[in-house]
Amino acid sequence: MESDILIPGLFKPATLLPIARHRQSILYTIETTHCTIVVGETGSGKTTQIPQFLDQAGWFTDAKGIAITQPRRVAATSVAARVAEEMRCKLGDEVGYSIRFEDVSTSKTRIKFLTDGMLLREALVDPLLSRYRVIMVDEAHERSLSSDLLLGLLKKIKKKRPDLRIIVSSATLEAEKVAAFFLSTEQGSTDDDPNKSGVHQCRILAIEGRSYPVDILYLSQPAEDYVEKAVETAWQVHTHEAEGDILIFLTGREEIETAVQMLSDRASTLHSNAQALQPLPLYAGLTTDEQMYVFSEAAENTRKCIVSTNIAEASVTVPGVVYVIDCGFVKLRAYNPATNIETLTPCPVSKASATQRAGRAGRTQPGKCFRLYTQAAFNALPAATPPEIQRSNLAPLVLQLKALGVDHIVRFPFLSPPPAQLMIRAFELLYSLGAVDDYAKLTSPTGTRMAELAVTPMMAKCLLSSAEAKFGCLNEMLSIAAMTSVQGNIWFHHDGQKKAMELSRRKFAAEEGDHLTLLNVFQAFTAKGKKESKWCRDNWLNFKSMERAVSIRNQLRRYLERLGIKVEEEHVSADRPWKLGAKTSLPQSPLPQSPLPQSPLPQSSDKTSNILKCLTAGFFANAARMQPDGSFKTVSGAVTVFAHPTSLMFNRKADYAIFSEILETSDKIFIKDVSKIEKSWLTEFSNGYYTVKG
DNA sequence: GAGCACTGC
Repeated sequence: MESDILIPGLFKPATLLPIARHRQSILYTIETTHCTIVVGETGSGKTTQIPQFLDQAGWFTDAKGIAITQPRRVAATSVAARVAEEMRCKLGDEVGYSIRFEDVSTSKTRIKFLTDGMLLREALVDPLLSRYRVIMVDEAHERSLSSDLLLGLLKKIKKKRPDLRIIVSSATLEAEKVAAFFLSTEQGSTDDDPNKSGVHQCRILAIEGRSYPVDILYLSQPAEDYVEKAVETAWQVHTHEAEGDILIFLTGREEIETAVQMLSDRASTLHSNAQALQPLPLYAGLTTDEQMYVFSEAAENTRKCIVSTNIAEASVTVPGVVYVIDCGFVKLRAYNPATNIETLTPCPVSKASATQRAGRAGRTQPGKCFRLYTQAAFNALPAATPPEIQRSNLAPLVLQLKALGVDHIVRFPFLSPPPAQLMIRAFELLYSLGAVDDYAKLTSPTGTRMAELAVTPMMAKCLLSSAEAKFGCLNEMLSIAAMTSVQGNIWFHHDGQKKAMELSRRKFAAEEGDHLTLLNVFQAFTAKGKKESKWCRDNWLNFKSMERAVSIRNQLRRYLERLGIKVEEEHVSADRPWKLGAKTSLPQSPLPQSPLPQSPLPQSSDKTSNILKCLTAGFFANAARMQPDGSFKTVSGAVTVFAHPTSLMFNRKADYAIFSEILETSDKIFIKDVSKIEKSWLTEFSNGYYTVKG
């Protein structure tokens, strides 16, 4: 796929791409069609070439340019770099990109790559996206929340902007659906008679790809244990098949580490002059550096075997893969509106996924794909993975739609309408947070402000509340919001260093729970750590995550200031963080004494409880009570849940607590970011969500 | 004493 990580050596000269000979027909179709759906297989060059064709044909006029959205940040930056190189211009001039925290474009930029989320944000201030003459939504078949939202929005904008040209790039399977979507009107007509000016509503354009054939092999009997079967299959490939790296798809970290271990054990039995086998894990939880190993050249006479999650299906392209081994499963996140709990469960992949995985073997030469399931099982797979919009908590989406001026959400053109139950839950939550009123209208200023902030609705509510006099903890809440928004691990350790990391973490531990601990970490990083990577290493912290927290905090502060909420920065002394509960929080096990800060500052306990009260004002719906055995019971549903092992509350005593996330994985439900609160706060700060029983 | 697919503003 064009959007993958940039590997300069693999560039194909543009004139050799299959798309080159379709140039005229592509330009003609786009000129005479409001919405063109491009079905382009891997390696067709649609992402890099179509924008250049349009630019050369003079589509950039009146300072209106071409926007191409990508589902991921790396895709937007790397494709922009490649197009700039092909056009021999400086990145950021004629060709640029715009992603969160990085705008490498000017008003003169003619071709701009952006993440779909970024274009949605632009729509908040420019509802008709009037800065663009052409908008191309790439990889629309992935059906992410934001690309689905964008397609609905573009369908609405199209009515008011006859000059706008929409291009949707999609895999075969979804093309007809997208075409029907853009053709249909409220009356249900799906005709495509060109209008008076001879412009069609919607047409599909197919461009052949450029990948090599991949032989698909199935099992004759289902595998009992696909991890074992994967290892065995990889071993067969290594000992019997020709040159070429192996890519194994499994579902998660635990399986991957098991498989890597099994492969290492087997590889060590190889004869010293036989070709070696090097297993390499790949999953998002690894640091960027650790992920880079899969791109490095293998040692002499060594075959690489990458053992990966779904990340290698579309997000990361590993070069040199000739053999793919597909276990046939993927972990999918789904939100259950009945329980308000998200689940993360292994599910059979879709046919589209299986095809995409197999295609990873045919990028540089003909390949083979070993499916660890029977052909009958493949035939029974669903055609496509259900789109995110049908399995997510929709509160953020509803808030965003309202802020975009979509009042009647039921009438919004959804490519796949979300189940009513998801919508009802979303409105319930937004209503309880005060973001929408009795008529489901966005409230002002609370609702409109919440929509502006790039955090979850619950955290947005905390941020806005923290500026109120009764809480007075905006500074602290900004840091907490930033720390909880960082994806990826805050803490970082290599194998066998867990003990040391846990010990180090206790230095920052706050008796009150995870939120204040994160605040301690952030304050220490900005004050004492002087933002140094060495300080992070010494304290087992992930430097990149901490830098990201700083960026997020700065951006949230700018948003708040734009909303007229002043943020007065206080000087924070790292020598005396204002509250550390370490004295009482250390477990009784014998531990080496670490230098712990002494008594907290006098005013700290007021501040501490204000922060916790303020967190309650946003997260009251996520409340739980600790049971004698250390597990929790949720207040609203009386469901038994457990503090996630990364939480400090994993082994602490508490009565009531709030949490920021709840996730069910294999029989157990975990809560993350857990902090102690008092029961009375739940009625005091929940805006009527809880009432006292008579 | 023990764990979490992947993204985005």
